[in-house]
Amino acid sequence: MAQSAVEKRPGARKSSDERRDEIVRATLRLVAAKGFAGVTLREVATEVGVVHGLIRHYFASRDELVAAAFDFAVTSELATDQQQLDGLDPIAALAGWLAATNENHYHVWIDAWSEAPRTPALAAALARHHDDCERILTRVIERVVDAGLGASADPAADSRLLTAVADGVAVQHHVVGAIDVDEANDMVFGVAERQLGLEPGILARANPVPARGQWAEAPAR
Amino acid sequence: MAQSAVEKRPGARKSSDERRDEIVRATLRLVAAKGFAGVTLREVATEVGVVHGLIRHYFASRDELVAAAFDFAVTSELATDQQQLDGLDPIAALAGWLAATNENHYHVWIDAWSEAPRTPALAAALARHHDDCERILTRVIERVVDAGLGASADPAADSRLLTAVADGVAVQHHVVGAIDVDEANDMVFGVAERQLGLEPGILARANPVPARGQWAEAPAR
DNA sequence: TAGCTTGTTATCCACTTGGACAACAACCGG
DNA sequence: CCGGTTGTTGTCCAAGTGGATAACAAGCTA
Repeated sequence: MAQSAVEKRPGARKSSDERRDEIVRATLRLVAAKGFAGVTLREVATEVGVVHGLIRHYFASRDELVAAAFDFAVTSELATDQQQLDGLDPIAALAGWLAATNENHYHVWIDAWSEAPRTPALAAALARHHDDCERILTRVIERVVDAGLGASADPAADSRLLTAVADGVAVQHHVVGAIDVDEANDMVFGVAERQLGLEPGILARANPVPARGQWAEAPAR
Repeated sequence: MAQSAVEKRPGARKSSDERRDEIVRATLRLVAAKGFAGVTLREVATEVGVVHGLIRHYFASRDELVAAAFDFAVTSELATDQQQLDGLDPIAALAGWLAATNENHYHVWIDAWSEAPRTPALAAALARHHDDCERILTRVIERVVDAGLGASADPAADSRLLTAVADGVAVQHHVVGAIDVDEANDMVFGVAERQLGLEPGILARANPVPARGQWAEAPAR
């Protein structure tokens, strides 16, 4: 009669919020692996360990589920990131923000780019997130300038530029496999140092821990 | 009895090569609109104006069709580009290569990035294409250096860097909509000029015509 | 013109998908 | 302990998918 600590008896219930969160996280995991268009209600259900009808109980439609998953990714990313950066000196913050992130993280983003033109809700969320990221990076650049460590004629424009470089480098690293993680960081750091007039090599020496994408567990290996 | 110039009578046949090409181009058009995973044999058939069984007559499977479509995009892109660049002076060639391309072109590429991790054949084609692009741009950079107009310690590395910048900027322009086409070009040209020690503004003044993506018709508007 | 090749059509099939729904069972307030 | 709320299941459905196949018809060659 002794049942295992992890109860499996039929009918065992979880609180609404708990289950919702579980479903969203599972969805996001599958999105990273199969893309927004590739996730299936049944796959999500299997991943969570429930019947696919239950997903419908929490989300009125597949679209709503996917939107919730992306929203979760965006929100939780910015929440942790902002907090993390505030505790660092400007150079470490800049290096952390620009450092290459893990694979799952970027797979979700690249998939979002690919899906956005067909999914207005996703495009809107993406644009919002992009603005938030630009704001955060702009603030970091301003801190660097204020500390007298570098210069920027237009911090917001430099923020957009560095974001573009980081994204493009991430594609070459994660998707094409043309460069490894060290080269990726070198490229981004190099542009940032030249653009902001920083001492060459200062960003790499900051020995950065990636500040973005903490919600995505490291890839399976 | 007079039939229109464009024959529509049942059973009218096209040559094998002609039809194949027609199908591949239609597929590519749909890929730009719906992504690699989103194209359906029936949609392709409708776009071409035939029955979906006919697609199977030319391509053994959906995967084979999609692979052929991507292969066509890659091949025809490089064929026209290489030719076009050889006729230009180094600065114009560099500017043309880096200039923002049309939307359809980049949608296909972004979709390929998103699909590559799940589709080995696509990943391989993408990597090959990336190498070819790197080689072409490297050669252009070398021509710039040889002409005494700029400097590069490592033309191949600079080629990878500029490719990354162009890709990242394209995402911000086409997907996020955060910048317009002029800003996009300014950002890429600016990095290129600084990286290669060119006279500032020389690339924009080259009044470049985009050298890439000629296979994709301009977006519908 | 006869006959073969092959481009083309029209159906059929097994399967998966998102969604709907009724029955069940755990929890909670009375 | 009772009754309603709600998390959960199992099952059904229509629509759409990729693929298979047989019949048809256009064009070529003999």
